[in-house]
Amino acid sequence: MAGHLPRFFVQVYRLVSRIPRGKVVTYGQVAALLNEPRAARAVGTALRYLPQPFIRTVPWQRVINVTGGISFRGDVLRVEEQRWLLEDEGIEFNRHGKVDLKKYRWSGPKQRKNR
DNA sequence: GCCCTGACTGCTA
DNA sequence: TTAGCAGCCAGGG
Repeated sequence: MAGHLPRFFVQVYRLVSRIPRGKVVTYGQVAALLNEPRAARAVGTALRYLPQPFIRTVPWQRVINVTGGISFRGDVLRVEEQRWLLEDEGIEFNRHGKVDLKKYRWSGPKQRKNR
């Protein structure tokens, strides 16, 4: 898969790939699941550098910030695209453009077969 | 190897 | 309840 991507990036992509359709997780949650609770920003970095070919296998749109909002900075088009993709999966946004994490948050892999 | 930037967070005021 | 701000981790120049 990933040719020479940093290990952390690969771990992020692998975990995000497991997020089920219709569910979301936060950057901090992804980091915590990778045993790096302080690496939320690094998770954002990893997704930002998501290789084109991976866009089809890694549901990057299911990763949002801890406030339930979409985090692109200065890229309104991407924000709209992410929202569209999530709504297409059945996820609802409130009038403030936020997702109800209590309702859509994924608990994480319950069984880790391959780490 | 140093410094800046960023798809983040939690704590203060 | 909202607005700031200082840590944190990894890349890029």
